[in-house]
Amino acid sequence: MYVGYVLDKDSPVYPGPARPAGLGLGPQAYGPPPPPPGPPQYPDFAGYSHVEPAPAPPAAWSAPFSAPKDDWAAAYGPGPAAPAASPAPLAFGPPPDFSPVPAPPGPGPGLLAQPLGGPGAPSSPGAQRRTPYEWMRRSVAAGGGGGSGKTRTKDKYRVVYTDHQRLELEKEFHYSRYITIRRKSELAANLGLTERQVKIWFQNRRAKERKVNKKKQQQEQQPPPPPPPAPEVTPAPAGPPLGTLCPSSAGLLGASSPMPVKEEYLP
DNA sequence: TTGTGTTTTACGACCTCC
DNA sequence: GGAGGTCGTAAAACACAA
Repeated sequence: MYVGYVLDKDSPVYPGPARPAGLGLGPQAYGPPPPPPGPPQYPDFAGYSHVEPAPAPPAAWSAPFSAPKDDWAAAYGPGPAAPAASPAPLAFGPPPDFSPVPAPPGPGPGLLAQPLGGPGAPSSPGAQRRTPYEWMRRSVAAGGGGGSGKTRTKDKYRVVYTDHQRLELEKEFHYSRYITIRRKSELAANLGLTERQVKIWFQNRRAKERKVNKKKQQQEQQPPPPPPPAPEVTPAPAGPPLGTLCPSSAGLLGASSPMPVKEEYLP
């Protein structure tokens, strides 16, 4: 496994104050941001080019984190956490106002500045669907939200994470695809999830990314558009310009993915 | 309203590393 | 042996067309 052992273990996975020791999420996300000198603050929420694979840390990282195993009891019981729809008490505070729309490019925490489907807020007020940040619109109800889930054997198969939980997870993911043990603990505690849930979320998230990348690559490798035979061209009918129909045009490639993918993740 | 396709959680199998 | 990785898959949640 190329886990890379991104064990923070004080290793600069998050160089500099980008990750305040206290629970990085706070300042990082909403607080008056000491703009992380290192990684940009999600310039476009899609590119994590700044994320460098953490150098393999020293092998010896014994176990400062005798990370308690996920006690499902805590998670699925009336655990202490499970803030569900009201993450207010979280250390990093609820985003009282973060928005599903990306902030104008630029540094600063303005990325999300509006309640995403706050408790009870309709996930999508009939507005446009499938925004690039769709993952932030869902959940809402989440049946009590994260943390209070059930297993397959229980009455509920799965829970839907709250917008806030997803947001934080996404942010963490965009910092690094591989979460450290410490961050996992922090995140789990802050979001009212179990470490296991966080771990699985990251696994699924990576899988999703691979899937998307694969798709993208397939599209790019698709056989070039049919040769322009058209010995006799009929007058172009009124309609969308050809360019818009040709996904393989330079435009598409140029715009390529807003998510630069490290070659290690490319097939 | 319903049927269908996609996305999101969650798990198990298997593998690698320490 | 345990932890965490990928891969494949199940099933709920969701979006959307008919």
